[in-house]
Amino acid sequence: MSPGHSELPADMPAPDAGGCLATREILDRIGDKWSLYIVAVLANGSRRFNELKRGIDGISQRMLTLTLRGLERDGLVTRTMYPTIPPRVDYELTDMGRTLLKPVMALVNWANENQVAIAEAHKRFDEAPEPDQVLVQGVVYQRR
Amino acid sequence: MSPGHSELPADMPAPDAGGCLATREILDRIGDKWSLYIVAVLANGSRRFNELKRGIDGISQRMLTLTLRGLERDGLVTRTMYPTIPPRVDYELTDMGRTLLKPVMALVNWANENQVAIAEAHKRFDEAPEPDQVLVQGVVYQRR
DNA sequence: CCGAATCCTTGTGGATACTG
DNA sequence: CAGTATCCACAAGGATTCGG
Repeated sequence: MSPGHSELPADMPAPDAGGCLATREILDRIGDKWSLYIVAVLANGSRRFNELKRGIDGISQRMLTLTLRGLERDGLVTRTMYPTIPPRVDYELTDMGRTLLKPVMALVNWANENQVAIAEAHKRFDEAPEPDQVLVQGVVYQRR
Repeated sequence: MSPGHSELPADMPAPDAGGCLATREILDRIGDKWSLYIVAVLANGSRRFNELKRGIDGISQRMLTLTLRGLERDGLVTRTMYPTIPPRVDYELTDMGRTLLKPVMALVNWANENQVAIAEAHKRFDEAPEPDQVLVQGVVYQRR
């Protein structure tokens, strides 16, 4: 059908290979519960701590702090602190943080485009405990 | 439907919005520990269970089974069972599964391109516990 | 060969209370 | 306002054993 050419998927040979570790790290970050929401909000410009908190429904103070620290550590977000009273801290995407937006949005768009297909696949899978049948050299076998 | 221009980060307003749920699902899948390795191996063509197990370093039988079930349920992978003796089961990417490769590879490439920058950011962050100083309207404040 | 079932350890994240 | 600190619940995942 389709193997032949297309893009080489020869990346990620094993969990301990070269660029694989970096991939795992960024995947863990974008795969975690809050990072992408934060990045999405910050994509619109710099925000204060409580602006983020209000803008991201359901996030706790703790997780907002932790996730922001992680993003800052990765160099995706800058933290600017103003020791005024009351204190004020601004968070902003770095240039690198902004470049992450493109590949991430490609994935988000994929998810949107395929969400019906996925939902249908779920339905099919969940409603088919029985019809697990199989075809071997032209002969149909039924599972027992 | 989907936003025409991909640069707009106006997606993902809140964890409970429309296409957001689908996004979260697929993100959880690609963010989990093994799915992408499996997809990467299957990108080269159909594989048997133990071929996958041998090809993915460190995966347990349990997690291979569970992750394959998840991918199958999402409609990303097909499972073909041959009730021979010994039994044989082949796994293969679906067409939808193959379309996922492109956006995922974009992300993998981003990770590879930025891995040094991220490592440097880590170094900077981890080695700077003290110099926490701040600039307010042209004036530098030192933390105490 | 392919997997289900069980046990157990660990990490992630929520709730709450407290500080400067 | 912008965090820490603590406690706790739950789910992910590893190891092992059993079964068709």
